[in-house]
Amino acid sequence: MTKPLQDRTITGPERPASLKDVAQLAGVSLGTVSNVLNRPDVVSAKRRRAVEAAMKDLNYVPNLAARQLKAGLSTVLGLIIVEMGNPFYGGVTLGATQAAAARELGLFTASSELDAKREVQYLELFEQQRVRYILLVPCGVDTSAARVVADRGTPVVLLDSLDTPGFCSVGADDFTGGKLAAEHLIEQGYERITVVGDPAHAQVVNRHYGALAAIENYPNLTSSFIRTHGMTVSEGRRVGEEIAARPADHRPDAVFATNDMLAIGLLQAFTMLRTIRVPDDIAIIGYDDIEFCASAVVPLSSVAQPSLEIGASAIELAEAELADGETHVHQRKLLQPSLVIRESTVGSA
Amino acid sequence: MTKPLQDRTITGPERPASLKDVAQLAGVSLGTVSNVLNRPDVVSAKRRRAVEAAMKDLNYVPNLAARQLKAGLSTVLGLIIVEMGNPFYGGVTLGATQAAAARELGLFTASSELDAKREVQYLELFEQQRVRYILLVPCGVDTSAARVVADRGTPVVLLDSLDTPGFCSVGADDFTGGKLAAEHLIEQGYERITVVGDPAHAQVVNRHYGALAAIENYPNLTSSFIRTHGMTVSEGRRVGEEIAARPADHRPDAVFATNDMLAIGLLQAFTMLRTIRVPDDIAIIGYDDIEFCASAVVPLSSVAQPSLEIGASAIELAEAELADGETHVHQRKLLQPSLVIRESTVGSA
DNA sequence: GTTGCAGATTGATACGTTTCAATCTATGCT
DNA sequence: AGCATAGATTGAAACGTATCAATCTGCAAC
Repeated sequence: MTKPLQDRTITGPERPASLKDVAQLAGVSLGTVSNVLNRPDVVSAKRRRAVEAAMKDLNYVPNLAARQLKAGLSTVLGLIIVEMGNPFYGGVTLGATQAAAARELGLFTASSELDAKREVQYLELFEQQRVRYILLVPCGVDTSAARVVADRGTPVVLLDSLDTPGFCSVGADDFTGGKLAAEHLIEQGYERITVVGDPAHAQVVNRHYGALAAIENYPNLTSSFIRTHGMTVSEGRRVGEEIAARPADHRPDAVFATNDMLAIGLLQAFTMLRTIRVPDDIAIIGYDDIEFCASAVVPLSSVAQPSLEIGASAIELAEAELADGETHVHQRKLLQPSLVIRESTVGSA
Repeated sequence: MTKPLQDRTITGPERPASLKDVAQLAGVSLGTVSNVLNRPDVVSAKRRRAVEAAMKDLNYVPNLAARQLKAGLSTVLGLIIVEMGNPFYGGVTLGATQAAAARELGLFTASSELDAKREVQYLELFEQQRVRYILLVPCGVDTSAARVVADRGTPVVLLDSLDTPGFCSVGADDFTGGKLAAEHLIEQGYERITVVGDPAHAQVVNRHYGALAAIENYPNLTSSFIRTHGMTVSEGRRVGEEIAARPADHRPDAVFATNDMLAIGLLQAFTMLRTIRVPDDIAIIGYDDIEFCASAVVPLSSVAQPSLEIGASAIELAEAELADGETHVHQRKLLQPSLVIRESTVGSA
């Protein structure tokens, strides 16, 4: 005969303690232990203490997979962004994180890194995990994969995207943002405004239109548009050099750069060349309010995206969709950007 | 008598199809359907086709929660970083993502946003999800919460942290990074090197020591250290102005800024004041190689962190720990930074 | 026309929960 | 003392999956 089993105290692969183990140690039934967790009021104080002690003894950690399997609906949600490391999406994520925390939901983030294939992979992974819903910053205009997932029953909300039929979505109001920027310049007394950007981006176009809408209210103003190829610092610098090369009376007195990279490039060009002072000769305002704006050589005014609100609103929309069930009608939420005024647009006068 | 139930075709809350549903539709047993998924070779071609058709018909999506409950071990892992929106952690995440994808594992990311409380919350959430293991960029030196989780059985690997007993960890070799930076300056012929940084950061200290190690091999060189309060652009600018205010023969001919923010501030100061040309009068090298380095007024040389490798190595370490089981001994992996040379350190001569 | 056998298929069980009807216990009332 | 009742506790079933021993099928060999 071999040694009896219980002699070889198997510490083995250390299976984590389950409710059953706790019940056994505390000398109560499984149902009671579950009640301690979910409806503590129905169980007598004496047993509750015993159960809690046993949990502590065994290092009990609830198994969310099992809980969710039973419940059918998970308490975690998935967020897919296009670029980890981009401060704007950092803000979106933070907003979503806070909103999720307020509802006692967990938030898992994944990044597609602008790769549509990866986006699909994560959509499917989240779907298989049976997350509560998915918040998606799509990396292109093709939302067909999201469509499939949504049709199978996992709500999908689009973030920082166009108004897309068949989805709830939340975006930032670029038109108003552009208008805000231009109105601020006008208020400061600038009269010859140039808008700079790459019209390949839909956002740039909207910001430009917004600016035009503000400008055309004042007949004495003039405006123009300079087209860039991309939205980078070096493009901004190129445009800045081009402006500086003009005779002084052909220069604008204010530039609205449709993102901060361009604005920084412009500022670099003007600063280096020394012929143009900001904001006295030319004012600059950017868009996005990235961290660098504040610490630029001349602190840059900018239009701040409501990134936190985007994340938070998306969760609201998704929860609403979940609650509505079949009767749900998709909603579009457009959030308002805000002006951040710094030295680059405020004349020293 | 009320209407028979089956008349009111309940499309209802749309419970997702399960293996059982598929089995029923395909007219086979549950086990066979499972086999189609996991050991397709043992099931006859005819039935396999039938099952696959049924899956398609029912929009079957495997339930990872159930799968993992059964298996005990999950195929997803958790990554906790300290700051979403910081490009360095973006790189770490990307490296981890790729390594995970190569192993067919899913990766969920969460950000503590430098809040220790949130860090603990995510540790617990991941633990309850029974993730395969957790990769943690700790936001402080206190690793006790991670200790608890690890002791309960979920492997935890520390990233971008000090060598911490009781954990596998992976860090970047700041000493060597500092040495690389200094050696490069020396090679370029600079002879009076100043290191700038806030010694409150352990990394800064190591980078400084590394630089000193290189410098002290050359008796003709002189070096000094300027202490900052924080590692921001404005601190860099302050130091730059201070240096520029000195008489020319009391200035260094090269500055090693222990991060890129400081380097950018220095460059801004020198550029604005116009009295000092970079790199002809003073060279500047930074650390981290953030995106801005390349598009600075004078493109900045920098020491690039091996961020992708950090993420990838962490996964290797964690998988090894998982495979080793009880016999595991913790490992420390130190990754090498690399030099990125741009104009700010290369004299036009 | 048996028998044997390999391959295909099935059915039962377990994973860790939650829920709920059913049972048990103690208390207060007549 | 007997009984009703509220409260506490239990046990069984179910969620969707994977595994595995047991059964079934068809076919080749005798």
